[in-house]
Amino acid sequence: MQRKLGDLAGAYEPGSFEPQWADEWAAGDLFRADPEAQGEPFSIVIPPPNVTGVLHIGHALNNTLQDVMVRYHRMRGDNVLWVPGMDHAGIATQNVVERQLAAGNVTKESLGRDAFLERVWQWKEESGGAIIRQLKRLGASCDWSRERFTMDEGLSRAVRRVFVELYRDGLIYRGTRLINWCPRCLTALSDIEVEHEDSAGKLYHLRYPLANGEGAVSVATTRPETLFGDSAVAVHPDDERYTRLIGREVVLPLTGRSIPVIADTYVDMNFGSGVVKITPAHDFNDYDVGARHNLARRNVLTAEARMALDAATVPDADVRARYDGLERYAARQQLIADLEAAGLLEKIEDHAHAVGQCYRCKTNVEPFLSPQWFVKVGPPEEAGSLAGRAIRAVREGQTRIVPEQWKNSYYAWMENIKDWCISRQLWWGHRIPAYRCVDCNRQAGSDDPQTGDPERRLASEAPLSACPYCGGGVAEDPDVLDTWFSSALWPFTTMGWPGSTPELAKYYPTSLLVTGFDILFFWVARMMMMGLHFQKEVPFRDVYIHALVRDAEGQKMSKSKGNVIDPLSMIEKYGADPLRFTLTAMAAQGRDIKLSPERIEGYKAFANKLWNATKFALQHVQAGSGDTAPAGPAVADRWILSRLDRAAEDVRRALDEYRFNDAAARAYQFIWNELCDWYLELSKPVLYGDDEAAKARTRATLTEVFDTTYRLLHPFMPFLTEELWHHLPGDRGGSLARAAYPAPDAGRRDAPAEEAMETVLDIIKAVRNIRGENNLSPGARLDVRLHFRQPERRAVVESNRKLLTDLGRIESLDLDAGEVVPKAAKAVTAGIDVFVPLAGLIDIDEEIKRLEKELGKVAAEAEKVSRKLTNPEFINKAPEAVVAKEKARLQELEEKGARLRQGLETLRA
RNA sequence: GGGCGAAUAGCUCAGCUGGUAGAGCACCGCCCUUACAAGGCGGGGGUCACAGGUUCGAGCCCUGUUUCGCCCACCA
Repeated sequence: MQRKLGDLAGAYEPGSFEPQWADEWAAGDLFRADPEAQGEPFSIVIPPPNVTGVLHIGHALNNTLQDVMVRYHRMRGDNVLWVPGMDHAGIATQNVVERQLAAGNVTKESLGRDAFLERVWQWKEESGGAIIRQLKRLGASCDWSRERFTMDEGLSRAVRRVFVELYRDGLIYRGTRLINWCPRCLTALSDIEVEHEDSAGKLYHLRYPLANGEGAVSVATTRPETLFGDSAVAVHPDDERYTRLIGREVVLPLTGRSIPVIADTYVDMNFGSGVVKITPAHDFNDYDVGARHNLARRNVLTAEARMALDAATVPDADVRARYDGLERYAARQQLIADLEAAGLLEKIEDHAHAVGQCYRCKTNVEPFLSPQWFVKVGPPEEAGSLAGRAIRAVREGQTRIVPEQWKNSYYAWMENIKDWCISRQLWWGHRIPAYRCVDCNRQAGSDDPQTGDPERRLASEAPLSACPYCGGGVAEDPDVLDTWFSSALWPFTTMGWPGSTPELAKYYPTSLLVTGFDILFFWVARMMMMGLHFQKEVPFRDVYIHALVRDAEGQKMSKSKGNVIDPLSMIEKYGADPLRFTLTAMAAQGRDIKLSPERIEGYKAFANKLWNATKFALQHVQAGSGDTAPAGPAVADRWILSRLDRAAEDVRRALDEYRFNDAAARAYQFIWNELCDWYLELSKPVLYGDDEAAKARTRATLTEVFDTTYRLLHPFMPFLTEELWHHLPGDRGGSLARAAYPAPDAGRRDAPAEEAMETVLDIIKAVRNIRGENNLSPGARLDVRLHFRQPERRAVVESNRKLLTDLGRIESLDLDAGEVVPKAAKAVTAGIDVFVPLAGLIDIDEEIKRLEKELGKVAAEAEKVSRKLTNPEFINKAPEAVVAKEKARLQELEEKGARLRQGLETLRA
C-alpha cells in the first residue's frame, strides 16, 4: 500500500488524491474483520440506506460519525467489524418503480406480480450500488466483503424463521382490526408510518332527529361522510342535558335506520354539543366505544376510499346510487348538500385538526377495517413481553442511550406501544410465509374471537404445497412484511443468524449504533425487541443518537424547498475530509447542525494548513536524511511533544464519550495554534541556523510530531493524513488506517518543559503586544531589556536567546535591566518585566494609553478578587484550594499592577 | 393536551461534575517575514432571554415568565 507520493509543491487539492485512496482502501483487505483474530471486539452495523436513494447529507453525517469511531477503535488495536448494507425499503422502492412504470403508461397490475418484481430487482441492481460507491468516496471503512441486503438469500431465510417462530410462540397473530390504510398505496400502515399534520378543516354540526319525533340532537363531526356507517350516538353518562335520552333512539339521516343513544365516558361534555356520532369502522375511538357496547361495524368505503354502501346500511336505493363510487371528499360535499336540503345541517365551523398522512406519499390515511398480521409487542408493563423486556434492558443499563435525554422518548413510546401491524398489501418485500388451507375452512382456531378470521392459517419456513392437517390445497398469503420487520433483525441476521457463527460469538451484541432520532421508534426500538427475543441479549451496548442536519437558516432540508446541500457536490468542491471534519466538529450532542458551505470551506483551509505545514517540515526533514540519532531534545521539542500528548489524551477522552465536536476542536486547536503557530516558528531559528546537532534533533522531532499528528487526525480526515503520512521518511509500509492511535505517554509528558516554554512564549507575546499596540512595523527590530523578578527564570531565557530574538524580532536582548528603565514601554509577565526602550520609536502618549488600559483591566480584576477575599463567608465556606487559588491570583494581580504603575510613572516623569 | 430541547460576541455555535465567559467567521490596525494571503501578528466586542430563589460563589442547580424549534397524542 506504499503509495509514491506526488508532489507536495502545490496547494492542497483533495480531488487529486482522495479518489485514489478511496479505491485503494476498498480494493484491499484493509478493513476486513476477522472474528478469530485478537483484540477487543468493536462492532457496528450500518443503518442500511434505502436502495432508492443517493447519499444525502444525513447519511454523510451518520456515516462520518461511524467511521470516526470505527477508525479510532481500529487504530487502538480493537478487533473491528463495520457491516455495510442496504435496505429494500418496501413501500418506498415500490413507489419509485411504479412511478417509473407510470411514465410509460404501465401499471404493475398489467405487468403481473412476477414481472413487476423482476423490474424492481433490476432497478435495485442498477441504482442500488450507487450509495455504496458514495460511502466509499466519503471514506467509510466498512468491511465491504460483508455487504448485505435485507432481501438477500440469507436474510430472507432469517426473516421466515423469525416469522414462524413468533407465530408459534403466539407473538404473531392475524386479526381483523381497524388499521391505518393508505388509499393511494393501497396498503396497511403501522401507527408510526402515519404522520399527523395540523390542517385547517371544518367542524360540521349535523342534526339527528329523535326517533319519537320530539326534536333532534346536534352532532359535531369532522367527517360527515362516514355518517352512513354510524352505529350509535354517544353522550357522557354524567351529562345532565342528555340523561333522559340515554337508551332512546335517533334516526340516522338518509338511511332511515334507527340507532341508539348510548352513554360512554369517552365523550367530552365540553366539546361541541356533547353528542358524538359513533362510527366503529372508520374511527379508532369509535372502534373502541363500539367494542364496549357491542355495536355493528359498518364499512362504507372501498380500499380506494370511495363510497360503497350496501342495502342493509342504506336501504334507499336512490341514495345508494347517488353515493356509490364517490370519492370520499366528493361524498362529503354531496352529503352536506343533501343534509342542508333536508334542514339537517346546523352549522359549519372552521376547525384546525390533525389529519393522518401516509409517510411515503402524504395521502390522507383512512382508518380501515381489514384482516392483517400483527406482532404482539405488549403489554409493556408485563416484564416478559417484547416491549417489557426492551424497556427493562435500557432501565438496567444493558443498552446506554446517548445523549440521555432520548431515553425519555424511548420509554414514553415503549410504554404506550400497541401491537405492530406488519402485513403490507405490497409486492416488493418479504412474502409472508403463511398459508391458508382451502379445505380446512371454518375449522376451530379462529384467530380473533370477536371479528373472527375463521380460516386456519399455517406458517412455514419452507414452501408449503399441501395442508399438513387435511392434505388439502393451500393458498400462500399474498401480502409482504413491513420493511422494518427485516431491519429489526439486522444486527444478528447480518452476522449469519440463524446459523451460530463465529461472527455472532465475537461481535454480538454490537458495540455501538449510530443513528438519527427519526428512526428511534421505527428501527431502534424494534431491534431491541427482536434482539432480546432471538439472541437473549441486547443488540447494542451504546446507541448514539445524532441530530438533524439543517440548512444555514435552520430549515429542514427538502427537495421542494430547494435548500438541499448535496454531500457529493460538497466533496467535489471542498473534499471529503473537509466535509467530514465539518460534520464532526458541528456534531454537538443534542443539537441540530446548521450547515453552510462556508463552514466546509473554513475547514478546507484547515486541511490546507496541515498540507503546507507538512511541506515545510519535509523540506527540512528530507534535507537531513543522513542524520544520526540525536542527543536529548531541546526544550521546545520536549514542549511540543508534551503538548501533543495532552491533545491525544483529550481527543481520546472526547471520543470515548462521543463528544465528537470536542474531539475535532481539540485536534484542530493543537494543529493550528500549537504546532503551526508556535512550534514550526520555534523550529525555524534552529533549522536555518548552523548547529547541526540541534538541527538533527529538530528534524527528528518534526518527524515524530507529524507522524503522531497524522495518527491523531486520521479518524477525522483519513484521506489527507494517509496521503501526508506516506510522505514522511522511512518505510511506511501499510496504511495509516492500521497504525497505532496516539496513547498518553508518560515519557512525553514534560511539565518542566511546558513551564519553561511558557516563560519564553510570554516574553514573545509581550513584545508582540507592545509592537502591535504601538503600531510599530512588524519588520522593525526592537531592543528589549528584561528585569527578572524571579531570578530562576533567567536560565531558560538565556538558553533560548535565539528563539526569543527571532520570534520577537529583537535586535538586542539585555537580561540585566534594573527595576526601572526610563522612557520604555513595559509589559509584565510571570516573574519578568519586559522593557522596550522607546528610542524615538514609540509615541510616549500612545504607550501611556496602552499601559493605562492594561492597568485598568488588572485593577478591575484585582478589585473583584479582593472583594471575594474580604468576604468572611467566602473564606469560611469555600474549599481551601479555591481560597488559596484566589489568594495567589490576587497577589499576582497586585504585583502586576504595581509593576505597570511603576512603568507609567517612569514614562510620565 | 402531554413531553423534550433551545435562547451566550454582529453571525453560527462550544462551554463536561457550579470556582477568572471561549472558538470559527465577520470587524479594526499592521504585514506578501525564506510552509501557507485558504496566510501571519496585534486588537475591539458579551447585564450569558427575563424575573425570582438556592449558594461564600450561578451561563451552569431550582421555580416561574417570554420567544422559538421538535417529538408524541384517538377530543369528535
